[in-house]
Amino acid sequence: MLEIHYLRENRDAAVDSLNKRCNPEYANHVDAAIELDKEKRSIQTELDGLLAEINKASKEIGGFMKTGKKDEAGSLKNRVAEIKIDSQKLKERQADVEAKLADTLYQIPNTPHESVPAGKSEDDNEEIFRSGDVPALAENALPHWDIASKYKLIDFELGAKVTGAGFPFYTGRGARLQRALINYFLDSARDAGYEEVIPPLVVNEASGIGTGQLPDKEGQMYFIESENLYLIPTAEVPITNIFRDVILAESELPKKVCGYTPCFRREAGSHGKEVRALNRLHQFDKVEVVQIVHPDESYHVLDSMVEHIKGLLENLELPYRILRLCGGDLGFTSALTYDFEVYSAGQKRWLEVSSVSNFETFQSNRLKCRFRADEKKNQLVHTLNGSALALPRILAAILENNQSETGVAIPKVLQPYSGFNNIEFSGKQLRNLKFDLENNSLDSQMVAEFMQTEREAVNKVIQSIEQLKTSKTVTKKKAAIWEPKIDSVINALKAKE
RNA sequence: GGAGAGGUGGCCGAGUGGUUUAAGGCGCACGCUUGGAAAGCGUGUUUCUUCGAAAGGGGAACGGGGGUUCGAAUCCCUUCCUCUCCGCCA
Repeated sequence: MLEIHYLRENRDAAVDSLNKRCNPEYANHVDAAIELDKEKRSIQTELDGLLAEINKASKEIGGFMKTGKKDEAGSLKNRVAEIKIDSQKLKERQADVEAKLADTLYQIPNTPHESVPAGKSEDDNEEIFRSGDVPALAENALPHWDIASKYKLIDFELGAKVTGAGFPFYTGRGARLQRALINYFLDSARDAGYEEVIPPLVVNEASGIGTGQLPDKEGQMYFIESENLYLIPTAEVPITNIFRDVILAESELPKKVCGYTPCFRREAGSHGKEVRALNRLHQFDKVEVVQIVHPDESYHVLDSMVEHIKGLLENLELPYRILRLCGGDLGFTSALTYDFEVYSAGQKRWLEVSSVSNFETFQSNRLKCRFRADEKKNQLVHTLNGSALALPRILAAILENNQSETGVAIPKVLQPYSGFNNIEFSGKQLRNLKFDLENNSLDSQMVAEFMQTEREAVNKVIQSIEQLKTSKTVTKKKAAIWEPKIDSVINALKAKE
């Protein structure tokens, strides 16, 4: 919520800035708010005068009662009763005007920063940085959902059975890779000076209002009716609300907090190819970073958050670009947002993996988060946050960009966390394959994978065997048992062909 | 889920209708004192809002909301939260 005194004193600048969002309604709301504020203050001045009279008279009555002057007290009571009628009327008008003012202010989004380009849609966003080369993949490169199914990393059908569409199971190495990403992101955030928290995954209404999800955007969140609580759409909500109704000492700034949480989003009405598989989910994992800072510092801090996220993506060796969102695409609460997109080579498209924003005082005004400035009035802090990072699309890009004949290469920086360097057909999958062959119930898709060409199939299996032999997690004894079985798979495959 | 006790300035804590302009203590800040410190003494120490150039006035807030009253921290209703005991339970 914008501060009314800011609008009062900077009406034209605010309107100019809001116009970059390409919605003429906002200017009208600003003028309406200024009018309502004027009315509200004049009512208050009048009301305060009446209340002062009542207070004064009540004290006099108290004095009369003590000294037993009942008549004087009685006539004064009558006078107070008259004033009270007027003051009641004013109170009602005041409540009415205040509600209208609040309503109007809730409808005005944040004023875009001077660097934000005017624009209507994402087409007007400004690319400000690009890094990394798009990998040259083979003709038959797969999208991530096929890779995930090939190596049994994610089970979308199982999630749909147990819960519903958009709630996948991550399985085996898929689950371990998720955990690796979470740990890598959290360690990086800690290195950057953030304090780690594990927040609640449900929040109350006041918290939803504090960060701006409520009152307008409740359609985004899952709501637990019996408890009156909302599932968080992002860790931003519980983490930023730590500072709701808090007055910090200036020396406590900046506050830097990070947290990993699952995020829950209803995404009502979005279906189709664009949002298939990992591209959009109802539940996904994210590490979020939040900063509460001195107003003079917030844009430097925004830059430092951008650098932090650039570092993550560079270490993951993913091609990415940074967009400065135009007015029309900018979130309601944000003054300046940079979106990070990675290139996902299997789908040949850019996927948003992070959004870093400076909210200036828009959130802190609702949160009532202030700091004690020396010799001055308490001032609202600036709040910022960013995804560092959202996992599903990162996983999609890793799977798609790093795929090859022999599997999916895990980025070096993740290997200490994942415990494996490459995702390929596992010994278990090969054993299952043998079992299926013997029972003549071989999965046809799997055969197709193996049998694309004889050479490819044999090479793939031989490489897998070599990998198994050298793999730290497989003992020699186990390898000795598997080897003849795998040989029989190769033979069976050849025979089948 | 059942029974009970509570929610008061940064903290502890007094306060059952009218000098509450929220006692007292702790903490903190400044001053006096001191060679320096401690102790002692003194002064100050919530937030929001409104009028005002300022000095300085006014109004509101004792978990939240509503009510009774000329007047509410205090009485009534409602709601949220905390604690204790019992039950259940990872």
